[in-house]
Amino acid sequence: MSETYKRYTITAALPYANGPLHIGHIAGAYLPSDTYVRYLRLRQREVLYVCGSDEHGAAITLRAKKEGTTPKAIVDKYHTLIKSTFERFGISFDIYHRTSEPIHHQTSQDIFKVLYEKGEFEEKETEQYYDQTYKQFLADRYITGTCPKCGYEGAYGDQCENCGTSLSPTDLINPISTLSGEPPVLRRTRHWYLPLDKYQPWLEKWLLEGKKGKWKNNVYGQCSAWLKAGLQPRSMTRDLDWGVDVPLPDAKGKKLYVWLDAPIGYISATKQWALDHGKDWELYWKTQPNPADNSRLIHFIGKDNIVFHCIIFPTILHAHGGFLLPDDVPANEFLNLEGDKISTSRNWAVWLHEYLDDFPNRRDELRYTLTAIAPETKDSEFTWKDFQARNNNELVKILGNFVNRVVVLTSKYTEGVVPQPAKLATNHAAINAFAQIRTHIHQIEESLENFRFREAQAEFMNIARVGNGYLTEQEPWKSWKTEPEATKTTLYVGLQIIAMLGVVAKIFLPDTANKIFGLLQLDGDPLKWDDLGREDLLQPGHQIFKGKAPLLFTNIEDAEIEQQLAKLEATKQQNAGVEPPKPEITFEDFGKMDIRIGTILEAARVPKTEKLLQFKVDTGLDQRTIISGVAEYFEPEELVGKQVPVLINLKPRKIRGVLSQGMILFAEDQDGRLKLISPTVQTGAGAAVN
RNA sequence: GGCGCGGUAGCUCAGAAGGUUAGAGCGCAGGAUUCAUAACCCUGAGGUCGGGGGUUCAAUUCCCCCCUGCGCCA
Repeated sequence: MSETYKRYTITAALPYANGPLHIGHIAGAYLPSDTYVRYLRLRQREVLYVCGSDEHGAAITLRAKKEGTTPKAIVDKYHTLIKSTFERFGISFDIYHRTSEPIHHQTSQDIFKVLYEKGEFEEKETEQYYDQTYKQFLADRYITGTCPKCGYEGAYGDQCENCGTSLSPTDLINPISTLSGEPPVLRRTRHWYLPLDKYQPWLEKWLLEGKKGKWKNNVYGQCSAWLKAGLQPRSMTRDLDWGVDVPLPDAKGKKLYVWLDAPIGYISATKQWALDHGKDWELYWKTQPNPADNSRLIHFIGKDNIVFHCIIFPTILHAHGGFLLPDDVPANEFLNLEGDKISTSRNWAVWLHEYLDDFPNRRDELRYTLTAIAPETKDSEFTWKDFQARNNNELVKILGNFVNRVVVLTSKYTEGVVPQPAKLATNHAAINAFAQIRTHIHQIEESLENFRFREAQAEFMNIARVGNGYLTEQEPWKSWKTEPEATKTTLYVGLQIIAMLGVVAKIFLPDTANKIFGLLQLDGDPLKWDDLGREDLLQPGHQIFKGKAPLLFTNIEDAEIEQQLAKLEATKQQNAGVEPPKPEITFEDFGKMDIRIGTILEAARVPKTEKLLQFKVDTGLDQRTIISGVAEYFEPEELVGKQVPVLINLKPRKIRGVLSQGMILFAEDQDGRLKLISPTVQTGAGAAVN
C-alpha cells in the first residue's frame, strides 16, 4: 500500500502575473494539487500547500513599456486578480505569496550566495545583442532576422519558424530588435553559470535510476531525453532591470535568472507562512537528521515546466545542499478549448473570474468537469456542451438525485429521523452495497495516491451509483405498507451512503460536501477519511433535514451554454478582424433612427484639418450642412452628386465651429478604410431607408 | 530540424510482460419502474485500437518508416 510520510510539501506552479487565470491553468496544476491536498488533509496528514505569483522577467517589463506603465503596476494588478480568483474558486492554499516581496528577494539571494561561496558557478564573458534605444540586452526571441539556412526573413534569435532550424542570435543575417526595430549591437557581458554537466552523473542516479517507473511517462521521458543529450552549463543571471538583484558587488544591473527566482518562490512562500503561524519552514524543505522525518515534496505543474522542475531546480537545491528534492512531479498535459489551443493573447480562454461571475454558486460543477477531463496523459478538450452534459447527466441525475431520493423518503416515512435498522449482519443487500462501496473507496485511495484524479472521481460517482441501485432494488416505497421494518433498514443504509458520499465529496466537491452535511445536520465537520470504514456514521434517532430538501445540483440550461459559445464566437470574429455583433436591440430602438437618401450638393475640405470634409446635402426635406471625418478616403469632387444614406435625426453637433446636422453613412472595411454606400438605382431625394 | 509524449467506440478517456469475445462513463436503442430534478435501475448496439511494412504460430500491444496533435530545445 502507500508509503506514509511525516508531512507533505505541496507546490503548485507559480502563475505568471501578466494575465488572468483560465481553466487550462486550473485543470493543469491547481485543481489536481488542491484535490490532492484536500485528500491528505482528510486523512489528517500534515500538509503545507504553497503557491504565489511569479512577477519578474522580460515579458512583464516589455508589456509595461508597451502600455506606458510600470512593471510594478502590472504585477500588482494581476497578482491581486489572480489571488482573489483563487480565493473565490476555493483553491485552498495555505499561502498565496508573490516574488516581489522582500523575503523572496532575500531568500533567492541567500541561495545564490551560498552557491557562489561554494564555488559552484563558472563566470563567463560572452557577447550578447543589446538594444541601444531600449538600453537593454535582448532575449533571443526578441531578435529577428534572416535565417542563414533558408533565407526566411522573419526568423527568431532562437529558431527559424520557417525551416525549424535551431539558431543563436548571432547566426541571424541582418538582425533586428523587435523592441525598437533597430539593429542591435553586440556587447560584452558577464554572467554566472551553473555547470549542470558536472551534476549529470548525480542526476542519472537520482532521476534516471531513482524515478524510473515511478514518475509519469511524459515527465520521465522528457528528463531522460535531456540527460541523454548531455547537460550544458546554464546561466543563472541575466541583464534585466526587473527582478532580483544579483547579490555581488560587481554585478550592477544584473538580475537572477528565472531558475534562481521563480521556484525559490515556493520556499520564500513557506518562510512567510511559517513567520505568520509560528512554524519552522525548514521542516518542509530541509533534510532532517532522521530521514523518516523528511517531508514529501511534490510539484504540480504543466508540461511546459518539466525540465525546469525535474532537472534544473533539483540540481540547484542539490548543489546548495541540505534541501529536500522533489519526490514526484505529476505534470499534466494541456487543456484545449472548443477545438483550439487556449491562448491568453488571442483571448481564447474561459477566464476563471468570468466563469465565477457567469455561474454563481457553481464552483463544484466546474471542478467536477475539469477533474473529469483533466489532461493527465494527453492533451484534452473542454467544450461547453460537455460541461453541460456532465452537470446535467452526472451531477444532477446520479449524485444529486440519489441524495434527494433518500432525504425525501426519510422525510416522508420517519419524519427525517434516522431509523433503527433491522439486523444488518444478515442483510445481504446491505452487506453487498457496503462491500461494493468499500471497494470503490479503496480504489479512490489507490488512484489518488498515484495522481489519477479522473479515475478517483469516477469511483466517487460509482458510490452514488451503488446507492441508486440499492434503492431501486429494495423499493422502500413499496415495502413501507407491507414491511415497514425493511423500509427503515433501507433508509438507514441509504443515509449511511449519503454520509460516506459527503466525506469523499470533501476531496472533489467541497461545496457539495458542505451541502450534504447540512442536509444531514452534521455540524462541526466531524468525519474524516478513516470513518469511511464504519457503517454507522449516522446514529438512529439523529434528526436530518425534513421537508422539501434543497437540491445539490440543478440543470444548466441551453441558453446559458449558448451565451458562452456566443462569447467565444465573438472572440473568433474579433481575431479574424471582423467586428463582433453589438448587443441585440428592439424594433423600437431601430425605429428611432431616421435614415434618408440624400444627395451631396457640395463637398469641401475643412481648412486646417486632415480628416474632415464639409458637405451640403439635399435631404428632400431641406438642405443641410454635415461634417464628416472621411477626407483620408475620398476626394471632395468624387462625392458631389452622389446619393448617400443620411441619418438625419442625429442630434446636431458643432465641429470646428460649424454645426453638423446629421451623419452620412459609409461602410468601414476591416482595415478601417471607408467605402461609399449608394443606392444602385436613382432614388427620390428624401426616400426613407428602413 | 532534434528530442519527448500522444493519435483506441458518436464524445471524454482506460488498457495491452504480444495470446481465448479490446474496457469505462456520457450519448444512442430497448426493457423495467414511479421514491426522486421526465430522474434512477437493467440490457443492448457501436471500434479491422492513425497509415504502411517487418519480427512472430499469433501484434492494437515489439521493431522500422510515414502522416498527424502537443510540448521542450540551455
